[in-house]
Amino acid sequence: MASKGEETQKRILDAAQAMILDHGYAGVSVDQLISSLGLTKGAFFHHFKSKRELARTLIQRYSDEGVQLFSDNLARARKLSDDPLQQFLIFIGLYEEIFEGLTEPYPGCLLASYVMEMQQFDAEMRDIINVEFYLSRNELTKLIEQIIDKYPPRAEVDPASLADGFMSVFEGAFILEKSMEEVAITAQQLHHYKTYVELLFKP
Amino acid sequence: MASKGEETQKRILDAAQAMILDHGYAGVSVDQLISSLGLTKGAFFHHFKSKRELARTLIQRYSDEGVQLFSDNLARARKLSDDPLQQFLIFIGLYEEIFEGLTEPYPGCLLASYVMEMQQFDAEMRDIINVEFYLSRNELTKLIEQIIDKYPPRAEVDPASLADGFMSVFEGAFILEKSMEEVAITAQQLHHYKTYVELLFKP
DNA sequence: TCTGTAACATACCGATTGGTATGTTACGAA
DNA sequence: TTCGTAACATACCAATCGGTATGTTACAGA
Repeated sequence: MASKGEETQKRILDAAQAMILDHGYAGVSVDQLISSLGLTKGAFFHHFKSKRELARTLIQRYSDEGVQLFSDNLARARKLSDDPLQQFLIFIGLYEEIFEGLTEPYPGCLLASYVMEMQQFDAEMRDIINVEFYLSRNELTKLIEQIIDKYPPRAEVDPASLADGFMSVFEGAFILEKSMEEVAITAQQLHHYKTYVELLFKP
Repeated sequence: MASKGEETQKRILDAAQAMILDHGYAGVSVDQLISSLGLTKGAFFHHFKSKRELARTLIQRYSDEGVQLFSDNLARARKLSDDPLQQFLIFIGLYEEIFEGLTEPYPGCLLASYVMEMQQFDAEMRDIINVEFYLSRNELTKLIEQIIDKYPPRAEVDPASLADGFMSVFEGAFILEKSMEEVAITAQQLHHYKTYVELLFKP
């Protein structure tokens, strides 16, 4: 069981994430954050030595979760089929399932939120932000190369940029979804990405 | 010729846009802005009655430019071919040309930047942000429907979401391009979008 | 039961924030 | 040449900012 301190720290992180996704990092003050939680400055600075450290802890947590989900879905897809093309399609489908299940617009990607204020942060945080992008590029590039070896593509295709397309689809769809306040956009764009892969490789 | 006042106002807008794309709107103070320009508070508040009005003027200008480019490119594409599919492919290609010509990462989309701090702004500004998204959806949906009528698609395709994909490609690629500091990503993702359309419809 | 420390609260700090009031100056129209 | 106004500069303001110093309290281990 989590101690009371750990629980409070999680409450702060959760509230901070929600507020940052609405107002941006610089747009959220420590005072606003703690008053929304009914806490005080003493409490906040007991758990985080600075607002920067909150930002760092928060993006680390978000990145870890994203990496974990990516790895889990890729492992699941690999177990569900031996064929690289099917693995990729299943992998995309697993994400599709998640976003089809949402009943309100995705609140936004914290990575993207930080990227929009990149100069507020140091090189270490920029590295954390890029972890998932590079992981996705590297893992999916390998998978796509396997697919190309087995299924001659119907059009000339660069594996790395097709891999980048995966994360790009999310980030782009999140922005439209949030701006236009529509639920389905991310699931739809993921579906298009899957259809594209099918058209490229399916015999 | 622009008057001295108009010139200064444009200098303020240009500097503000560059700084907001790096630090976010809330992350840029009026003091930082004017000192980077060698101006004073008096000068700034002579041209803009508040920081909010600067934000509004800036996003209006950015939106207008985007809408103009969209309309121009669509008109050019329509003049260059009578076939709806060719028009769409040329239209995408015109954007591709622009981003292939860039020598450094696109500094970011101001629309997306504002979306990340949406709660800082009022409903009027949210409408301005959405103008280009709705324009793109509406115009491209009509075009795609013409294409579907003429060329039976190789996979089931929803015209509106395929249209949304166009703006989504930009927003997603911009984020990756800025985060990973690579020049080519937007042009690459645009190329994939074009290939997808070709695979969907080309006989 | 004692005691140390984690988990907070209270009160304050200098710096920075957006904004205003009051100038000064340059310049174009009458 | 005068004169009004656009185009700035200077000096200031209350509010808010992130952060600190100094408490108080609850509780777990010895």
